[in-house]
Amino acid sequence: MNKETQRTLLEDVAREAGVSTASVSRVLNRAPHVSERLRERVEAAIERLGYVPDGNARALASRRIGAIGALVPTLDNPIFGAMIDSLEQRLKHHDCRLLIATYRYDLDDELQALRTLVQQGVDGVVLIGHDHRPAVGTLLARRRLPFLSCWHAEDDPAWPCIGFDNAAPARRLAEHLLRLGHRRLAVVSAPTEGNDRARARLEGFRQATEAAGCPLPPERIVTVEYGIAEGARAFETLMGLEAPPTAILCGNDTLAFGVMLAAQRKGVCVPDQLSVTGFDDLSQARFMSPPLTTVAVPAIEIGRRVADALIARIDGKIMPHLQLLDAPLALRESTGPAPID
Amino acid sequence: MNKETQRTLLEDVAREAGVSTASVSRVLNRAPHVSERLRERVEAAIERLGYVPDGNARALASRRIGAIGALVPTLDNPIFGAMIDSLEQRLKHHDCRLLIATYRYDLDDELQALRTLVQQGVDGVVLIGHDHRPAVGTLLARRRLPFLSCWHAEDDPAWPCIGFDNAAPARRLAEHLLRLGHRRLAVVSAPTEGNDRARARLEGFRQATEAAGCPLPPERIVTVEYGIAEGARAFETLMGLEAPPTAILCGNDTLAFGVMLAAQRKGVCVPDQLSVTGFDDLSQARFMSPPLTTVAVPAIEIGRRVADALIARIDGKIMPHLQLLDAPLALRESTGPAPID
DNA sequence: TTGTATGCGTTATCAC
DNA sequence: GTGATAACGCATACAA
Repeated sequence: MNKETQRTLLEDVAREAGVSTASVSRVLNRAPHVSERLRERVEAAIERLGYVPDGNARALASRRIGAIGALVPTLDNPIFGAMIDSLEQRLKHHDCRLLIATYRYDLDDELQALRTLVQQGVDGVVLIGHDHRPAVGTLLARRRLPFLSCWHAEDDPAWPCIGFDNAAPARRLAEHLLRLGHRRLAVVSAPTEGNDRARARLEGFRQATEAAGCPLPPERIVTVEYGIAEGARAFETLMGLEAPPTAILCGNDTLAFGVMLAAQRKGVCVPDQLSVTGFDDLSQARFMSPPLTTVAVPAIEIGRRVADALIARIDGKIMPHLQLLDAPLALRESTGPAPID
Repeated sequence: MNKETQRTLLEDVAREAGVSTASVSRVLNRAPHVSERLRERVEAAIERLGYVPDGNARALASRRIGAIGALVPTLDNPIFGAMIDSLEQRLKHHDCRLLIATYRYDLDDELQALRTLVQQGVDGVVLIGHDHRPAVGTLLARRRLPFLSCWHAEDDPAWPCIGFDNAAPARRLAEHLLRLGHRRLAVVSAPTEGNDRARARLEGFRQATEAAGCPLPPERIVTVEYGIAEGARAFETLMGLEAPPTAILCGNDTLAFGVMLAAQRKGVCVPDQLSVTGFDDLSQARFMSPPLTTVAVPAIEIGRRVADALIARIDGKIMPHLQLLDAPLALRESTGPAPID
């Protein structure tokens, strides 16, 4: 991969405008104390030559890149897309760009991606969740790189966070079903390894069911990868049990969509014969038929707050190490009274 | 935004290992002609010091960054997420990273984002579609930057492309409905300004309906932003007409989901009372009830091919300026015979 | 307000 | 094979 282009340099602009390179640089950086006349001449020269400054040289010389990095598990799930969009928008207000890296829920890939971001010289880093390879913390600390994790609620001074409690809403979801008379609950969970959010949600489901005296047997907890088709498969598995559940708690909305759609195909009526819940509150959720009971994850708000807080940290401001947001239940029609046997 | 960290430099590694900086650089770049002994000592020193090379300095000195940039309208639509995922995966095989920039279908933002990518020194650029500000082409040409557009089928030697025909499948979709006896068709389109794909699809719908002698009156073409809720609103608008359509052609799957879900809510049966089509074939499509008739956009394949072809271009290879992929219809149960009045 | 000179952390071109 | 050293393109003290 090579490049032969003879690009126009800052030096060329200076020559064209008949000024020094320093002056061009000042105009570029909107530095104070530049005369209107000089600025105009430089800008005209830039325009004429179609000059584009070299970000790498710039970063090298100024020791700042004007961008932060975000490490997200996947862009397949629109909930992260929404957060990223909001984060990026907000960063713009601070004249800061966003570099996105994905790691498909593989923590080794995450570490690798972080290394890449650090090499790029990002001014700060955003992480999802609390599960990471130890080297992640080491690297971040060694470089004294401002960072923020989100999407969880761990109260860890060494690990600043803007997130929400994943366990509590899960518990409340299960309690809601128990209150509706359900006793045979089941869970469709995303893989919990390296995913503290999925673990917390599962734990919430467990706590509520155990407290109610009807704990979840292993066969009623199925773990599947992310995806509608996977949710549908999980439905088959669960409904094939000797004692199929009357309610299925899903680790996220996409899995719940899969369960509901499979139910419809099999002629299992939701919620009359089967209650289903999700987690995320994607825009589809309220449009499903019936509308999906789920948890409203504040993705947009997280993006906004992370942007502000991380920029503040980069600027050396002291910030609280934990901002907890609300993740309220969205009770809709996919949950109803337990069927009478 | 400043950074005070005293990082370990290549020079420190050299000192620690007792070799020259050049040797360290060689080890880093897996250059040939380095003795095993030297390599081991250097690698040990790197490990000990936790050294991470500076990507910016590296890019500056080597005049290559090892990354390409992708300009996508939005990450909200999972179809682009899928393409990006596939692109990124494939680029890895070529030791190339991916920088993602979004522009929310605003061509001025796209140009701005391109400038940013160029500043970053990307080795190549991926664009979606054929609609761009003229300055995009100018900038790309001036920098002699390898690039590739995708998702369309314009046969333009100056604008290399890996995509598919948007109009033809749209036409075939409409013809399918006409064949089923529908005469009052309607279209829910994404905004066509700055979006050649949306225009082409609309044009395809138009051609087929006009050829069949039942052209689309203006009131039966509604344009809405992307989103489920927007699709649902479009349904309301169309079904509120004096002569409501018996079939609705949607510009993408998400709009179709909105239409179908709104129909279900209103008790309008799909396809008995209303046929609906999409465009994209998102994973949800086949799981809707009824499964959605749509067009299978080869997003994964585009990502893969774009990676290979762009890398080839960067390496100076001559490539065909157009690779046309197939976008077959996925005929499912959301379309059926026109109801008898 | 503007210009000069030095340094940012690597890679690459020479020598040895 | 390995080691000096000059680029790479820009920002920024410092000087004027």
